[in-house]
Amino acid sequence: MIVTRFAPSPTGYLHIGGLRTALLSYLWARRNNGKFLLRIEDTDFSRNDEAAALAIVEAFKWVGLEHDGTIEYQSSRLAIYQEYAQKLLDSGKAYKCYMSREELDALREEQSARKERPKYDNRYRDFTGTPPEGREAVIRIKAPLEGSITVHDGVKGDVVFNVADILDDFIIARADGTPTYNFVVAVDDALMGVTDVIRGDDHLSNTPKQIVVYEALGFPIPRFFHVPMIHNHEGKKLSKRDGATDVMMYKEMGYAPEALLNFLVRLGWSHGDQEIFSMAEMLELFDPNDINRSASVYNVEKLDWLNAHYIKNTPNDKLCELLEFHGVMLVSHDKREILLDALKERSKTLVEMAAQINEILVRPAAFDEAALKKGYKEESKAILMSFAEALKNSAELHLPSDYHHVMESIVAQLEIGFGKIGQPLRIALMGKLSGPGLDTVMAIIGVDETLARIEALLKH
RNA sequence: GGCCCCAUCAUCUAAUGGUUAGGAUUCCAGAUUUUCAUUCUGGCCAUACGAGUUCGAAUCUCGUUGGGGUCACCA
Repeated sequence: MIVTRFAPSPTGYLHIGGLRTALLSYLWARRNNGKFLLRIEDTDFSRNDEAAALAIVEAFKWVGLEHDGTIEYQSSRLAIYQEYAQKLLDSGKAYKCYMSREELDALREEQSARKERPKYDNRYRDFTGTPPEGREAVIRIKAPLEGSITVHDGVKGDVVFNVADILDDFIIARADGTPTYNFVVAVDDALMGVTDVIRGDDHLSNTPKQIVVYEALGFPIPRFFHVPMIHNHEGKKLSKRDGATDVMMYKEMGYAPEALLNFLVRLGWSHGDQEIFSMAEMLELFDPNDINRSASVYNVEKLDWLNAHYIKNTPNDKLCELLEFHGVMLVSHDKREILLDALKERSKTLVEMAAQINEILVRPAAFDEAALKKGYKEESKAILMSFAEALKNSAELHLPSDYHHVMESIVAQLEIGFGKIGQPLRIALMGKLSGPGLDTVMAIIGVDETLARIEALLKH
């Protein structure tokens, strides 16, 4: 059985990069009828945040990811870590170190001055004497002193680390007894039965340390997949100052979760020339062994294109539901189908769509100056008046085509081009020179409102 | 700086050692549209550099350059 996990630290929200690794872990687990677990890495109490886990679950819910089992909080597993640290102590694979922070700092400074790599000097590794008075010990694990550690990575291949270059007897429990990251990650992943660790490649250099823990405890080592980072336009790791990194902001901005997931799954992974992936297709096709080795740049244009695609292909009922979040209530609107059909083709986001709906439904408060200059001439008034007359004399105007016929008749009657009536009418209806088809707009707002808007322009 | 990773159009990516290096997004042009958008058609644009292996290299090897990550009693 394949067991994957998502293990964020509680930062208060779900990061877009986090969502990607969560998605990939989720896909791989589900594809194999395995389990996808969620664990909150909150061993650092100084930044613990209860609401953070909730924020992650909320974001998961929005995009449709679901974890299995209960959420594990590392802060509530302290006894477990203590137990395993004690096991290592008992078996002589770890030891207490009484070195003070000041001594450690001094050692590091000294080493740096000598242009050496700062590392612990193993002074308490084989210590048997009496410990110094009044000093709380940290627990250090005995790391190998020589040789190499190879990470077998499904994305990067075999990565070999020379022990002398990167390791020392690192701390697994602080002086206050709380465990440290590399220790708890390994313990938890092992205890939770995680078989496939899919995470950002910023963790690659931590992996040898975790392997040391796995081996000391006799746990089987999982498969690793270190997926490349998402970069910003400067080529750096995506961070808060790049704008939208909180997943829930995408909801605010009017993105469909399907579009966001589709976008993320294509970053560093592909299946031939296919661009559009439904959740079902991702589930069927995704394999972490196919992930690219190189980092990718986060570009919004493609996300916008995908989002537009999903909006176009969303049924109107569903669209109606989604638009409520953006303040648009259409359930009882009798021309709702015409309205949505017209606008879903022209919106990149739901926010845009909501704005466009309001532009149609709400009478223009003002007329765009440039538009008036360009499209509202002296002759326009007479044309608009004729059109208004024709509307009043027409019965049973419902569909866009009904209005279109009226426009055609006026154009023929006055022997003018469509633009002669189109431009002023557009200004009257929308207050500007762009927008959906005029016949559609009129069908949506109805004859009375159309006449009122023409009237308003003529009085302007 | 040490260690590790990475390198195909601007961007996301495809290409059993043999393709006119393909697709998508962006951009540009044309068509459709009363307008804008959509849609359709077309166009511009890439194997970082240098050696080597090979009949043949984007692909394998080495080097150079460039970029990124990581080096805590943070996670």
